Amino acid sequence: MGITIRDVAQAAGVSTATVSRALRGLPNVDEQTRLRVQRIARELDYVISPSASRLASGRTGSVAVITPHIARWFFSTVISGIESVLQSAGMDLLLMSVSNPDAQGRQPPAPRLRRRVDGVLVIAVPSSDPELRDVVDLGMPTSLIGVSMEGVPSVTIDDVLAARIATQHLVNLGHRRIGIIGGSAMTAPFTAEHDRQRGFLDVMSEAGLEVDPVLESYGHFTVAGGEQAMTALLTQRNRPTAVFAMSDEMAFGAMRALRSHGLVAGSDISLVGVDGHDMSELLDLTTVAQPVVDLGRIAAETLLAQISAGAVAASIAPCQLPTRLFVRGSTAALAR
Amino acid sequence: MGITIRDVAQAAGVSTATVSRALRGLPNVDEQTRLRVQRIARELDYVISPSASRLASGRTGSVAVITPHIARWFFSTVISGIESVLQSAGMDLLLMSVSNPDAQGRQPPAPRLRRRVDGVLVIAVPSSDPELRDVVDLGMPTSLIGVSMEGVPSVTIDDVLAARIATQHLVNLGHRRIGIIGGSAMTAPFTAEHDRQRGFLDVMSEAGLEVDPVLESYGHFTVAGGEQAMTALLTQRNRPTAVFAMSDEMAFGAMRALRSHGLVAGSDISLVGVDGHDMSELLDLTTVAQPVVDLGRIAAETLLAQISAGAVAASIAPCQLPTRLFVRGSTAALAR
DNA sequence: TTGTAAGCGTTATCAA
DNA sequence: TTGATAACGCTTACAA
Repeated sequence: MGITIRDVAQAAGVSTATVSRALRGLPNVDEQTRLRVQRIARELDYVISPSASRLASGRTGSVAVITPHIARWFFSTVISGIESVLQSAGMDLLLMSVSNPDAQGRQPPAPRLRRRVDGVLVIAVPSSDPELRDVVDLGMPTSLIGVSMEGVPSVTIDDVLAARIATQHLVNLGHRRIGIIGGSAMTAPFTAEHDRQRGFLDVMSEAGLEVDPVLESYGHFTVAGGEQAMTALLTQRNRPTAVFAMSDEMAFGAMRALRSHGLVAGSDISLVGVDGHDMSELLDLTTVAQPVVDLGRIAAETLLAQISAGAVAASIAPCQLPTRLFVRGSTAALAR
Repeated sequence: MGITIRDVAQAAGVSTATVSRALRGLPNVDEQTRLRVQRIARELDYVISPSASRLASGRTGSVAVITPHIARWFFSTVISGIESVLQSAGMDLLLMSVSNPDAQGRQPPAPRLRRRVDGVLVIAVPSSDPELRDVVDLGMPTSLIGVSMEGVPSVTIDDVLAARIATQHLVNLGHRRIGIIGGSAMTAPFTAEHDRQRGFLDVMSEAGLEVDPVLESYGHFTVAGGEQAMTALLTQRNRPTAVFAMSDEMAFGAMRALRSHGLVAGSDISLVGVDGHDMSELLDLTTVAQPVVDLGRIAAETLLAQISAGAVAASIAPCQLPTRLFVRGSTAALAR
């Protein structure tokens, strides 16, 4: 019921070995022969059986992408960058979400990877997550995106710097009473969250500014979390004049909180985010943007390099991409 | 370098056939034997080779998801619904984008599918697209999402109805001079775009309202397209009092256009969208929401049913999911 | 440059 | 209930 390599070989009057070589573009095949084989393969509408090829060669021709979220902007944008590279390379992309560990029918990622893919890309899984450890310990080519880990190639931005830029922007505008809203008070080290908190605190202390504990507000790394965190700040008797949101999505939520208090970002309270989310321009949010598509693209390229080198390259230096401040209407000089 | 089924068989003192049966949970295996085999497999850290299994069984255990976009909200949200179902079913999800036909390293989808997956899910590819035709003609289990096609199972909303609901809402608010902004003037039939346009025109004519040609504005199905289209409407001397945007993203763009003209959605011009985009609540946009995650989930379940039935089920009736109007601040009664 | 043939690790048929 | 064993369709030494 399916044309096999034998049918092609027979029709072309050569051996299956020659067909295999000819179709894969290996050297040591007469150009005439190759052309004939290619033509006949096309005529017969021959399609190679990936399973057979994989079994015989030991290569799977696939890469797994492991991500905690599929539908969130950052993650889907990274994935689109990855996909474009993998498609060009003729590699299959296996998408695996690792969302909540207690989800229905949920499987730990590591066992699902073995013998199934040639390499793994992991998007923003905290390096302290034991499941990430398990994946890395598989010993196959791996690249991390948005997190870094000793000995594993990674593509990130400098999150400390990104937060510094954002915070410094507020300081430069004359703000002194500056709040921060983030996902959680106790952040795991080597995560974007942790580093962004660090950058904020660094700039504040360098500027000789105190961080009022009541102006540190943490919820979830989501729109709703940002709204909640900002609401908490606004119910203080002594409100901040500016707020650093650790992500654009949190900033969006913060904007809503402002609005429901009759306030406007920019004129009443300055607000800056990090990410360069699609919607930040629309919402007129000042943000420190990261090159999200490139994050995915470069990680994929790094991974392909490891795969074709046939080695887990602990030698590949972590790659940090630049960020850029976009000043918009949500930040303004402190009225004095 | 890898434990095979033979190692397990040897250690358990049974044949490879028994191991295979025991591990796959087939009947006709003594419970004692099964337990012993399972234990030993675990002890040896045995992992089945998918390629070998696929080659021998003829099943790939994978499903391809074909999508024109990965990072856009609608598509990534559908994909997340699909993923949760496939993960529970233990199926691999192969992600393939079919973006612009002249992209770098771009491959047509159909050839990439053959012998590689057990079924295909296609998200919102116009039914007139020849590449979709090719995919369907592969004759493998297929489910369509967001589009319908004669003889192919599909999961959609009633786009005509969705547009009707949105438009009727504007009419009920007293608006009579109503504009529409969409992706293109000449829409392919059986697409969401086409049907939404239809629903709008139907309600308008039923309400005895004329659609002023200058109030039909088309650009791209994006934020930028919406902005552009709304800008065109605003430069008319006789502006509309309300506008139906064929998608929330276009409505977002429209909101920006309003803002840059010093206008506000709701108080100056009413604006309604379709989709129920994540950000619609944040932007206070009235919209007709569709259950996007369910679209993906149900399509995946339909597909799995086809696959296990071992047949291309032309018998599966197209499934239409309900929509729901969320009235927010972007629409208001016409001031008289 | 080409052919021969031995795997690759399962599954499935048929006997026992 | 279990075991032999022949596929499954390709890749890859090795030989010619």
